[in-house]
Amino acid sequence: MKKESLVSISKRTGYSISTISRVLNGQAEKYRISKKAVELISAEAKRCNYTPSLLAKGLRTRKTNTLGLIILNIDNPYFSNISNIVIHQAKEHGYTVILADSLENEHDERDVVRSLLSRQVDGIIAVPCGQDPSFLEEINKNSIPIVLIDRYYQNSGLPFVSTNNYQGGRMATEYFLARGHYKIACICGTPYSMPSKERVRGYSDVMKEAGLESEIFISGEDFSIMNGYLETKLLLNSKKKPTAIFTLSNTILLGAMKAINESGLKIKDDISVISFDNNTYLDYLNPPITRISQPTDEIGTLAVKIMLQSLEGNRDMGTRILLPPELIERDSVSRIF
Amino acid sequence: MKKESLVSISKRTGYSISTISRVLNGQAEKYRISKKAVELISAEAKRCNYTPSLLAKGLRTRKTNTLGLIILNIDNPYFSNISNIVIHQAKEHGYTVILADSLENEHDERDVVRSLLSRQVDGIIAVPCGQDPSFLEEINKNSIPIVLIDRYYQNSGLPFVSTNNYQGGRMATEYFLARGHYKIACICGTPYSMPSKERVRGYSDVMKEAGLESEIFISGEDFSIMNGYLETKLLLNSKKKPTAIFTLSNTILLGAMKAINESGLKIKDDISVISFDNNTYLDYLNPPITRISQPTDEIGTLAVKIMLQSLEGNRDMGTRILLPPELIERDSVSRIF
DNA sequence: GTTATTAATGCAAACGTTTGTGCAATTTTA
DNA sequence: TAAAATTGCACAAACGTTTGCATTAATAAC
Repeated sequence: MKKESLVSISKRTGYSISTISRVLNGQAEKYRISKKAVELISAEAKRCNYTPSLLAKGLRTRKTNTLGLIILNIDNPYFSNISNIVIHQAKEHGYTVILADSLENEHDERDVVRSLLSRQVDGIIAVPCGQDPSFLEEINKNSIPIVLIDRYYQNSGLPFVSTNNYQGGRMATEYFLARGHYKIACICGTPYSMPSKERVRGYSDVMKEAGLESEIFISGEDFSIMNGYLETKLLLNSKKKPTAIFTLSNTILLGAMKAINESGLKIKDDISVISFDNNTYLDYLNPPITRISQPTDEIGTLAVKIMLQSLEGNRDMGTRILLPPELIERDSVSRIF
Repeated sequence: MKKESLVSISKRTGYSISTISRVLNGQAEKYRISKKAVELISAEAKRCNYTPSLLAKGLRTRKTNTLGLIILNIDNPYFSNISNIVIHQAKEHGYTVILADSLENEHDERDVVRSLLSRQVDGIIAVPCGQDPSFLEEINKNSIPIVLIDRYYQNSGLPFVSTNNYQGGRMATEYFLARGHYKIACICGTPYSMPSKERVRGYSDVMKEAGLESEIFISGEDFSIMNGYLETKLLLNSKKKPTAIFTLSNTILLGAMKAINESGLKIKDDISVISFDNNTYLDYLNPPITRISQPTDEIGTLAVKIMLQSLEGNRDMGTRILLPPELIERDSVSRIF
């Protein structure tokens, strides 16, 4: 089966390549192609199952209808979740997405960006991993639009949509306080990342406002399971053993649970826990975990929307959006009186 | 920043486009390009940060170094897990992958395949969703190589790599029997899919061999959480209430757990459970779930390997691989005496 | 019966590569 | 010193599209 092309259809129908192209792009009227021609060509295209070469099309029009999506790690349910949304939203609007992960490594991130540029993607939606936005900023300014999700930069013009992590940090902490906890530890993720910073800030502010400045305890280095595990080990064996732990991601939570289990302690009865991120299986844990849920659906959908606006010419709008999180109350926090 | 191209470099260095191309492709020796030229050109290419247009390259060479990966649903951890492997393995060998899901819908699957063909992917790795392999077979025969993973077809030449699901079905059932269970229900997924069929066959065979033909109980219609929930509801309220349930996927398990929780029953003490698929969080469920784990790493890696072999010319090898599953023993099965 | 108008289509360049072939200039051979 | 061989590079076609402009034939205008 030889690949069909405008040329092969042209030969078989007798019409010129340009006419075929115009008909197949719905430009028949504009160019006053006769009804007869339109019918003949359409029929033949359908018959031979013609699919245009998007390579050639992209080369000629400088538009590929493709978006790049860069996340930190596909295997993290939070990111696979958001990828899911982005991919479907993009498809909805006629775009295909190329998914890549940076493994939270700046060098890989650059490689990935370059690879996407080589492929002439029309735009990039990314969870950035570094501390320096300049590389992405330059791309955004000189090449193609970039929209950030989850992580973002404060002093950068790069548009983003993320969760109001500060508010999320506050909500969790206030929830603990309302139930009598005041020895609350916070296990954070990658410290310079905006989500971690903001969640921590929310936690700290609430503690301070409650006059518990001396009880503030923050540790952690990244969003890995291992980090959650190690930090919890330390916490449980320290003198200032907390009565509550605020884990800043679902991965940290899993690690923390492992450490808690190993200590023979029971979540809620012995130590209370609130986590960040939502996930079905959290309802099936023992006990079900109270958590701060991010609006991933809205984040993904908005990111695509913003991207499409950029692509339609409204460049550099510098949109910055923070969506409110939601507290999902389950059964991992005790009442202390 | 004007996009750089062979032309722009050509103009600036004074060398012809072909010379630039050959130098940048490492063909300098083969074409006896002078040292001086090689150095000049390489330097300039680096200086202006040249990245070749993969569109043009693909158009010219009919090779895009891109693979299509079609799965059923990105949001399912089993699939995101396997996607992860495939994406990284492909990258390892210089390939980019375009990820798409069919939402387990034959119509969408066709659309997705066509879209990938339009993009001139070099090959497709897919979890197929229909019962009729003919569409994919035709592609495999006439256009580009296809490698199936997870699901496959018995009477088809399409190569595949999957788990030995039959063996997995046997292992779970034998495990139950060895602990005194004989009223074992099996909640299956999409009935015509090979994984479900084979797991069920393993279950049935062991039951028959144990003389428990009359106790065989199979139900279920797909791999959804809802299916697991509804079927378990029915089971728990039927007269022939089982003492053990074999859920054929992680999703079915979650649904089953919900139903069990709602009945006020406790897994293990009141009803034993073994599931298919592995996942970190299963260790944190209450209780941790004994399960049949699929070797997703190996499946993904082999799928890419087979694909690469195909692409290197060894077409139509019709490789068919079933890898052994592994029983991960946790604490969701009681002993009955 | 010319000339202007319109309808229907074709030509050819361009997008950025790769690659077979050609062709001077230089060096080697005898 | 003429012929042969080698060195170093350029030309141009091709991949499959899109699109501004040109062209032809038919119809309308006068």
